[in-house]
Amino acid sequence: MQKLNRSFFIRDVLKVAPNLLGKILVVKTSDSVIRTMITEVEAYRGEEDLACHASKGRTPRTEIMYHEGGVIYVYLIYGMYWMLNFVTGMDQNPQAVLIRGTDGANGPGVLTRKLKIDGSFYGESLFNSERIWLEPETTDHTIITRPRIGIDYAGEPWISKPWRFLLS
DNA sequence: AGCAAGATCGGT
DNA sequence: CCGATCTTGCTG
Repeated sequence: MQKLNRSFFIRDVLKVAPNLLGKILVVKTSDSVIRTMITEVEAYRGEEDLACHASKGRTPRTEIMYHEGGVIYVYLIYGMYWMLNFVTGMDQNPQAVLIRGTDGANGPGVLTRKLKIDGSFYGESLFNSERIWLEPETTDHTIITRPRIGIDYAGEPWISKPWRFLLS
């Protein structure tokens, strides 16, 4: 099966995020290969988006978001959950898609635990990696949008943007 | 150097 | 609703 390539990721995050729904996420661990379908994502778009970590500018943590699309941004939240993000868009244009749900794993912290995703994936390429990549979907589906979760601190208008995408 | 908050989750 | 658990970025 072919992997999604560079051109898929260098588009604007609001294009990439919904297009990720239905795609197959493949993760190889030392003793298994897990294949799961992406069912829910959220878009974080640029320094102006106050819900986006890049709204604080370049920091050691957000540095990877300024990279061209196609690399992984992971970070630890509440001291125990790894959040998996795919960087999108052009170089120096910080954007990322948070993977919130996959087939059989609801919640961003739940799915990373199941897929054994941790800090070692920070900066890894999605189209040039031996242990994690994406494959095209095989079925049609319908997409619905909702506001993003857990970003009350961002205030309006960001809190109301319908930038969470999920399969209906 | 110290501190408050956090793109969460599971149990009560 | 509440605690777990620790990194991060900001303040001083």
